[in-house]
Amino acid sequence: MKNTNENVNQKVKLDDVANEAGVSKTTVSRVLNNRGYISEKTRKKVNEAMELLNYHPNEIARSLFINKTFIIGLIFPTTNNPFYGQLIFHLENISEALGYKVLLCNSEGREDKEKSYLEMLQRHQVDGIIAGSHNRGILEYDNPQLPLVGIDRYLSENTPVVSSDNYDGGKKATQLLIDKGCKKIIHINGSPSLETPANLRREAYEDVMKENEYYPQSYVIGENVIETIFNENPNIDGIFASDDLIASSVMKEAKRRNINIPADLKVIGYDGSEITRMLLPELSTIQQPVKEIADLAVQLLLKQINGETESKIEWKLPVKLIESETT
Amino acid sequence: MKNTNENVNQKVKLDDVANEAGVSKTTVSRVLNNRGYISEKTRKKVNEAMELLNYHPNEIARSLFINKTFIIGLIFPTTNNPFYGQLIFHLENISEALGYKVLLCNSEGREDKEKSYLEMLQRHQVDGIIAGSHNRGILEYDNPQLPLVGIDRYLSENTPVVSSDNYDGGKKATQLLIDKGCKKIIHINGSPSLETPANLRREAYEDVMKENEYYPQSYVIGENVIETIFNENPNIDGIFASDDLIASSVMKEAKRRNINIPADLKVIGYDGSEITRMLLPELSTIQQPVKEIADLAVQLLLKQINGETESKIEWKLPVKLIESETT
DNA sequence: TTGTAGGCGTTATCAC
DNA sequence: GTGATAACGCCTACAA
Repeated sequence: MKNTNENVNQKVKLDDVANEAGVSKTTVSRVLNNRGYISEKTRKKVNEAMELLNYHPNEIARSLFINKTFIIGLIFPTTNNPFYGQLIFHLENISEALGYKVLLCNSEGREDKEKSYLEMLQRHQVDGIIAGSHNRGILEYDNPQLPLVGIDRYLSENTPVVSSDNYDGGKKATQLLIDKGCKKIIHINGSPSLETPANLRREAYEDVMKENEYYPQSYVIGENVIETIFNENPNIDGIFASDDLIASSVMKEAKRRNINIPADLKVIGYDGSEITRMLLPELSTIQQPVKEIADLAVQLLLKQINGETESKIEWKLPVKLIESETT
Repeated sequence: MKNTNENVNQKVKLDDVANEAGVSKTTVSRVLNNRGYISEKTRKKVNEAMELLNYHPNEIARSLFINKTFIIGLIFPTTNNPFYGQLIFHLENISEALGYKVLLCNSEGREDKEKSYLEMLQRHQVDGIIAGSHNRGILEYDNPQLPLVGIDRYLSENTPVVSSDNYDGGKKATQLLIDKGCKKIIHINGSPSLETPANLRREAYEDVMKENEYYPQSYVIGENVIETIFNENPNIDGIFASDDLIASSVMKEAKRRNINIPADLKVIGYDGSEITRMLLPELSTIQQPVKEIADLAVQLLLKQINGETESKIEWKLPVKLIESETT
């Protein structure tokens, strides 16, 4: 049964183009991929047929044959966050410019979701994965030869990690508060049990505090933590929050308590993403080089995909102190 | 040549599992898809073999055969924006829950990028597309039978559009300013040449102004527009911005000019996304039901994908007025 | 209950 | 220059 014209809903394929142009599939494929010798006349005929039939090559069939999809998996907690939103934007952008598409996965920081996403991405034959939300160990578990790059997260012993220079950032932030005269400075961060480079922010804070003979005190973010901090430390005069969203919560609570910023309390955050700078320009912060991080991550992934070797594992990109009105 | 253990780099396939279990590919496929009759013994054997070899079915090959990818294309200006970041988060989330993956495309509002993304998505055989950034007409141009849903954008005569009730939102915002005693109210919005449902925000503003015998005056966002507004309208006392980011710029400029909000100038925005509420809680705004929009959009797309019909084209979801400190 | 054979749309090899 | 033909990894008649 020839169903060439009967079933309108059928997608047009190489064969249809070949029939229309009166040549073989091979020839059409040649025109499509610019391979081998083809006479101008047939090339033109084929192009016209493709135009006429509005032909779109089936990338799935192609992927199956060449064993490559040009798809990169992106696993991050959520796009609903100024930092990740910006990072993912750049990751997609750069990938697209290099001919790769991007499969988006919002893990919400949940291990089970991350695991099932990882499985899904492998089934879909992605060429590689960039992940920014993880507990050490899970991703490599299955398939050590899947190209992989972490952003601000250790994924395995020898998976490249790209991050901002967290130690330097933590140092700059703490030092600024001290320089501005703060004596009772508190640090708020995410869970330290997650082994991430971001822990270096806290380490730097502690080191700088000790160097200056102050007592370092860190709180882990969670329910009512900010209220607790204010209640337990009436004489607090400086807060270094490990991200800008936390810093903004601190500012809100301070306002509620009629604590004047920066007169009575100085606050500095971390990230400095575009949206935060736009909506909360008064917040001092340590700005991460988001675009550069994305650039490098994609580059390192493509190197792995292309089988090139790269022995450097940890990549730290310079941060920038932005002094605004809260310090 | 048996290459079971020789070539470690090769992906393991159905055949390998079959060999390992001592059955045929068919049987393995049956176990995989729970089809037909299979004895418990073989099922167990096969499962063990899959486990042993760490087998991941090749979804590309499967897609080619069943002519379906379970991938949805998402075309939006950027994830680097509180509203789109949140919307895309939900779109991905819901899709994932329904067994679909998501291919992310940041169009940056550029027609050329959108066009090439559309082409790419078709080549990749996506099952459907949800787009939120568009100039009328382009998407349907090529392939009218590709399932398609617009969010806040008309894509073609009979493509479903999901949006917040923009007219009601514009009305609520304008009415609030009037109720609060504003007499010289200005509206700032995106380009009205883009035929989008969001234009209804401006229309509502104009209608309400006229009803109250005030003179409506709209500015289109662009370079230095906000400064211009303040310069040209020294007696301005109310601004309705068509999104919260614009509203925040207005607030910044007002601060620079020592104009007191809300005493001398009242400001209301539009969107009310989570990040904005968090970073700029003092801004009054019209909140869109982002999750509900995403829910409905995915649902409408899946209906199309499954061949179900739905004659309703325009879907408007209720907005919520959030009164805060700027009004 | 299980196996064999053919095809999904493409590309590459080898003839002509 | 161009055309058969055999893969790529999987699924589903149909046969056994």
